[in-house]
Amino acid sequence: MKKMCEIKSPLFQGMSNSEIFSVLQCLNASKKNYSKYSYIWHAGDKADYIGIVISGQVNIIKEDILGNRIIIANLSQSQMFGEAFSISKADVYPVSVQAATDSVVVLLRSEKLTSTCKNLCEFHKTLIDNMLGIIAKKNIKLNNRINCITKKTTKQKLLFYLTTEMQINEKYEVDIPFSREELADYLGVNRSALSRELSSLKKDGIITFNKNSFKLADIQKLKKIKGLES
Amino acid sequence: MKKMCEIKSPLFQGMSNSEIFSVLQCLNASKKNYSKYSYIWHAGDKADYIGIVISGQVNIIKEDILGNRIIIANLSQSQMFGEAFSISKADVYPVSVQAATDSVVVLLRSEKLTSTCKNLCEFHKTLIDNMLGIIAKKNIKLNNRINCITKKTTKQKLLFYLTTEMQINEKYEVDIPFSREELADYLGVNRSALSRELSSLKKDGIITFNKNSFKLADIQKLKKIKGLES
DNA sequence: ACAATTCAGTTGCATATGCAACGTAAGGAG
DNA sequence: CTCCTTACGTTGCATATGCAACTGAATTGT
Repeated sequence: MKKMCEIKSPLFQGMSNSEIFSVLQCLNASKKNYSKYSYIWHAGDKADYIGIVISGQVNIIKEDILGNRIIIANLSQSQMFGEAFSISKADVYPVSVQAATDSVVVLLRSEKLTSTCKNLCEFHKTLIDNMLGIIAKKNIKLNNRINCITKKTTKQKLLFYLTTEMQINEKYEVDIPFSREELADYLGVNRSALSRELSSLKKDGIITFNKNSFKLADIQKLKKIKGLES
Repeated sequence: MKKMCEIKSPLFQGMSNSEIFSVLQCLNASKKNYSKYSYIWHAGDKADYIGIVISGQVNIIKEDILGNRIIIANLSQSQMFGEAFSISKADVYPVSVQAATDSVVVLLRSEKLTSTCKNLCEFHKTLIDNMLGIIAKKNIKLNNRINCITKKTTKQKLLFYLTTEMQINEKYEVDIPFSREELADYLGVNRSALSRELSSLKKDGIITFNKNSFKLADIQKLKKIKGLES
């Protein structure tokens, strides 16, 4: 249990190790080992837990109407899963979670999160506050991604993504946290098609890039590209 | 103020009108009228408020790097806006909110939501609980949409959407809450292209539909369609 | 240093899809 | 009833893009 205080998670932001220790007890936290391919939970199980990946990787898996397994997401260290279902009081999980590699996971009982704890634990409020912040931030991220993906062409998706990030940066530059393949996945396009558009934009003098650093080279030229407006 | 208790919002679920009244006071709620085209707030304003649409419609508007106005969303009665930003403690709103029609909006001070109120208001906890639930549900919805949109072809997007809804229904049928145009928007495809695929699926005997009621006609045939698995 | 592996750009090809224009049916207003 | 509008399906066309296969560069392991 002591060791669990070293959990890296924004859920425990603003808490000391001893505070985390006390909160973990309130939440009936349990640290568990899962071997590759074993299940943390199955779709249809009662949605009581929130998971945090300590090490390894886990897959969120949906089983479709035909029984095909669809990997919806792949999570790694310090990422949280299941919280949207257990917090929104879905009675059962609609998805399964499976260890993609040998993994260590901490499970928290979600009912304890929203109910005031008997120990009058001081940090419970911080916890709920953190949870609210995490889910709200995730919300913003999902919205941002949807706004990119729903642009019509690959070029528009790409430019919308890059320029939005630049706006956040308040510079005509941005370093992206993605490899080309990851960026393609994020934007929902084919990797080579993305490469094609990147090259085209560079050739046309609209952007420059080196590795993961991108710069807007010519705003006038950017203006001539249709479809960024809506 | 009395009238405000009639606000329809899941935020106040499980509260009586008088409880809502007391909570609204805690949150410094104010009901405001906005004429068409006037702004509820501008991008860059301090992110202090959560809005709820009482009547009319409001647009969430992003100004891109070139100064183009992009309508990100259009909200109508009982929908909430701004909560993701103010709750995640973004210091300023990254988007503007403008009245699309003459509108009535209630604004709540978000800091009051997370801080315990001086009046030791009994319902504050319910409020936070509701807010957690709302944001978590929104999260699930956004994820579901992303899972549809990121399928490669229009047919795959459509079938993924329909069959997932059918799974939720636990029937091989579903009534969708969208017109064809709205469904196309939801899936991020062109309306006529969507119509084309619908007709093709009907012709091939895979689905049947009448207005907004869809049925899965032949599971065996469905299995032959590639790309649903991942 | 060398081989092996990963990552990113390039290109030809087939095709899915956006777009525009049109047809039809249903519903509402006068 | 007729006119008008809205919603949806249809189709031809141009083109954007997924896909596969290949290349060179960069990185890693031995």
